Amino acid sequence: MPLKVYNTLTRKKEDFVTMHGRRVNMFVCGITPYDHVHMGHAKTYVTFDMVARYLRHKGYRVFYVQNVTDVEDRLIARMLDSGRDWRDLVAEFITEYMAVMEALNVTAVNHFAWATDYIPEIIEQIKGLVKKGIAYAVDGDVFYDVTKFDGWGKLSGMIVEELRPGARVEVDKRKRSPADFALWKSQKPGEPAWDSPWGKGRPGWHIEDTAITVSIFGPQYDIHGGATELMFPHHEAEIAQAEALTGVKPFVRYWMHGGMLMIGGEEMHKSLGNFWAVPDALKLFDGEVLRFFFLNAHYRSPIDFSLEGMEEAKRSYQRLLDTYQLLSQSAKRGSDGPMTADAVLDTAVTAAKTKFEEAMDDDFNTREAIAVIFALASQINRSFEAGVSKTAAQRCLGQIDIFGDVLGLFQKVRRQGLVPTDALLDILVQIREEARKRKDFAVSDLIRDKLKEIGVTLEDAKEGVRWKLK
RNA sequence: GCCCGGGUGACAGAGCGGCCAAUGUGACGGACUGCAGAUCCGUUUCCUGGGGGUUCAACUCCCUCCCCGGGCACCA
Repeated sequence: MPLKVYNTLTRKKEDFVTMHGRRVNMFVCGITPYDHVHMGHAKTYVTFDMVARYLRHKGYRVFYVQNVTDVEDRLIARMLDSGRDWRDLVAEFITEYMAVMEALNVTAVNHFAWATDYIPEIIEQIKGLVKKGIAYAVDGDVFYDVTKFDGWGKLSGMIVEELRPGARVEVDKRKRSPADFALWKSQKPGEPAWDSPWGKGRPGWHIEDTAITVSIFGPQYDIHGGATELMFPHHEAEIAQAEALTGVKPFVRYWMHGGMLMIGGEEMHKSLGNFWAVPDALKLFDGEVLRFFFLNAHYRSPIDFSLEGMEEAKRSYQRLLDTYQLLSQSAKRGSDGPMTADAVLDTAVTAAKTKFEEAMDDDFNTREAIAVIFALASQINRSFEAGVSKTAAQRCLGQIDIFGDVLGLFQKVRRQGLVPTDALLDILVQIREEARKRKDFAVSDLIRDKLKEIGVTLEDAKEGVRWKLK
């Protein structure tokens, strides 16, 4: 069954057909590290991490590139009002970003491309656009003339004449049309800058992405991801830059956009006072719970974030974790012989595998995929009441682990294996002491002997019991 | 104003031209149980924004209206 991907460009679910066989080039707009990582970032990057994981599961070799916008207006603004060097800000927030991504099991990115590492490529692209008469320079700035590109608006459906110039941002008077956007911005006092044919300055926001992807992937690639609010103007500008420059259309074959993260039914904004930084959320909830929360809705739907919603996600996910533990413990030390419910469980596992893939093939329907896992979990619990053998448990666990790897869930329980050794040994020592007090030496010796078998020696010293690991 | 997206049970949230409208949470009852927890079974009156149309059949397709969210040129 073919994978179907919803393509914003065509507003349809399309069969996923790559450019180069099993190779997939994928790019996702990364962050501008000028402030804390917020929940919207988390949702977006969990989404595309899942996309890359599933593609790899399907056998594709995914080259996933994400940019880091390490020079940009908001970053400069932050630098100017904090008095800190922009590079320090970048270092601080990118470190936080990486830590947060790790907590969310976001691991699929192969390469982070930093905007400032691509200044020569950016300048080359701008020069190319100027040479073609598509871009024009005005005292040190370079603008893209939107009227020169007839595909403008094809991604977002925007109609140039209908737009309201300056609805949110003041229009630069030097632009030929309010629709034009900056490719290069001249340096203002105190700002970071690089040499260019137009004088010292820095790149506009949109150009780094095309400089990076054209350099790494060439004039066309498979998937571009991002959140919906980037669709216009950012992604529209990318198309305009790349297609005008290279002539290859479409620049990106599949445009994927994730729904917004809302808070109380509104977009999250510092100014609305509903801003949630991920590190703060991680103090209240495990990263995997957060990840589960995001994947528990379709990636294109907006999600309303709330503490109640998170509490529910936590309880819900816990149900799966409980079943996971039941299963993994039985897989280690369950009964050997065939058991009553083995066949039923095997059938359920096979059915779940099929349904899971059908759900994921349908434009990465993680909500449906998770429902499949819940159904399997119920079956697992029912089967265990009837009796399941060790090997059937192992087969089932194997499948659950595959689901977990695709969705980036169950990673912690899986790694966990055993409870913390020290604490466990302390408890055994305590129980043995209780037994010795009762002069129940059969039990106390049993504990000591069994521990010795697994390499733990107990010594009754004057000051108390000592344990040693061999 | 224009361009997108959406309105489904107490709540969250899928799906599909007909087959029980998933799944989870919550609530209630029962089973199991030394306690606790988990689990299982059942219930939570047939819930698809309004109106029209197409069709043997619409929550699903079309039109229209209402409501909500996003974008409109420097937001993941």
